[in-house]
Amino acid sequence: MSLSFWKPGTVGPGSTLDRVTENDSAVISAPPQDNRERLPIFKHRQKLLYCVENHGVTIVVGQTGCGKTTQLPQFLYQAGWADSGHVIACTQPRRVAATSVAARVAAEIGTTLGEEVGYTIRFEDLDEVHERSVHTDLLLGILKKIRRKRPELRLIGRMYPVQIAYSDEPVPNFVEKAAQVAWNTHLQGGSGDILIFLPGRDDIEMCLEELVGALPASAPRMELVPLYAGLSTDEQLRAFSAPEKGKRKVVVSTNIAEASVTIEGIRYVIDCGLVKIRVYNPSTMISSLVVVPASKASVAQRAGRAGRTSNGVCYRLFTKDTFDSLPASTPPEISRTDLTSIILQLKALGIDDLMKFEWISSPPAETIVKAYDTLRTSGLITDHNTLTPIGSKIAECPLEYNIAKMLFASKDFSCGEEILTIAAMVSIQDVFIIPGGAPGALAELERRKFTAEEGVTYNAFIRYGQSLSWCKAHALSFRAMSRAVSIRSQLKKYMHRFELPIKSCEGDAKRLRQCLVSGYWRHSAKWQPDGTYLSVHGNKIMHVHPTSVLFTRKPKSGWVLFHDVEETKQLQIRILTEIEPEWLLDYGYQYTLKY
DNA sequence: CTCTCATCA
Repeated sequence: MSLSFWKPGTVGPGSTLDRVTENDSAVISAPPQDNRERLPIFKHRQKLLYCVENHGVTIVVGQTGCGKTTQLPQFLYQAGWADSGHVIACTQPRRVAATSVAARVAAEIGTTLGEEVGYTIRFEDLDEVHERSVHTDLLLGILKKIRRKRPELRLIGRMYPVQIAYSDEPVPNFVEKAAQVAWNTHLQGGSGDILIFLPGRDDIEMCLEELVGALPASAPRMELVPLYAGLSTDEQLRAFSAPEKGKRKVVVSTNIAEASVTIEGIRYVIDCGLVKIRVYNPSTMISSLVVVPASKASVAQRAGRAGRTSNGVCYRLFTKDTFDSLPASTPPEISRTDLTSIILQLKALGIDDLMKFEWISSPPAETIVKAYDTLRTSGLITDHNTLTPIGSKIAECPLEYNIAKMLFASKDFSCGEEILTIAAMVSIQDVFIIPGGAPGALAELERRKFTAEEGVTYNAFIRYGQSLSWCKAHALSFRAMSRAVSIRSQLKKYMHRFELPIKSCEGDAKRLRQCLVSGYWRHSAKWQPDGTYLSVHGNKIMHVHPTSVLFTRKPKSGWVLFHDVEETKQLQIRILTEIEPEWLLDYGYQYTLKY
């Protein structure tokens, strides 16, 4: 998250900019005398901003373009909130937003960017804090430490009415039912496109098949479009372009269409009422992807997608009783994730007693205990839970702790060059684009060419001039690869800062793999004759993810390291490297403690 | 035989 701010000062005391919610709604804590209902505080371009007092926090609401972000800070500035050394701060979720907002406000008040108005990026944010990310929770927790307030989320925006229709009975087969409802809606005529919400890619493809099967040649035509994050940019854009004349667009989507993007022209929403989320189990230290009932907030948001341009209809494929039983909101990410790196960062900020830290929602105690254990066995904190020297260094590195440790260990193995590349490559996700259908098999072959050795894909991308067409030809994501290049150059700066040599192992893969053991010794597994692996920690049966080169091959030594594990239908391990088992003793637990 | 969705340094 990023921050734009007005010098000098902060908002406060007695008037702290506390929180901004989803889609641009600002939340500001203000002096108690503002304790009035819906007090219009400002008018900009014919649109009003309102203040709503709630639990001692003033929430500023208003529709898109009303000036919450650009006008309100100026208003507060004029009202003297930035007097006597205080700053008015405004957070943005992306750096482009932070820089452009700061530039615009600077221009509006007629000053040079960097004087009264400036911006900063990283870790000190406040205005647009999007719904319940880990950083939102941390930020709010830190704010709470300063001011004992409890904000509550409010959302207001321009909407057309959406009629909600519930199913009379529970729907056992939601994919089939979604296709049916879409088809019936389509046949009823009338204008407007259809948006279907399903939990995952599999469901989406099945639903599309159902619809294709239902299409008689003579029927009014539909344009069927899938939408999920795994698609390439071009494929995703199809969902946003207007359908061919005389056709109705049917977008079948994951949660990607729920909040982050808006599709114009949608008049009908079909909601299965389910969502796929990641859940972390601290006792096994494994994350799972599970389908769970969506929250009330979530299904409301989905329904709202039908009312962006005109009156709409939302068909819910669940009963009213089911709706009533839904949780108000999805459990926040902070309660569903591994906290090892987060706790390391908090320690570096001087926040030591995590059991007493005022979380907005407390993560499970076991997750915290487990994170401490991991930090201890990694040599990042002492037995008294204080940072070790290496711990404080690694806390500064924007990396998973095991990868960061590997960067430090690369000194011993003279392979800094290669480790940098590996660190960058494993830090990105969705490197490979997996198209469905016939081109899929070809793409599969193409990308296996590039995963044979660590860093091969990366080096080839550089060699071919970081070209978009090269990526397309090899089923690689240009976005992801470009990000890897930028991450690598960032990490290189950290290597310099910590005076770590950037040497190449000159093709000595053995040394490189030994270095990998120093970071990843926890993630080792032994090959079994049926092609699965047995994890050393936890003795669990694990399946190789089909994108791995070792998917069908047995490693000669019978032992591997894996980058990560995730439970879907079964435990899947990804990004594998063959190792010799004795290295686990030589370069594992004891070895890394010496740092 | 596979992937909910976002971020950042």
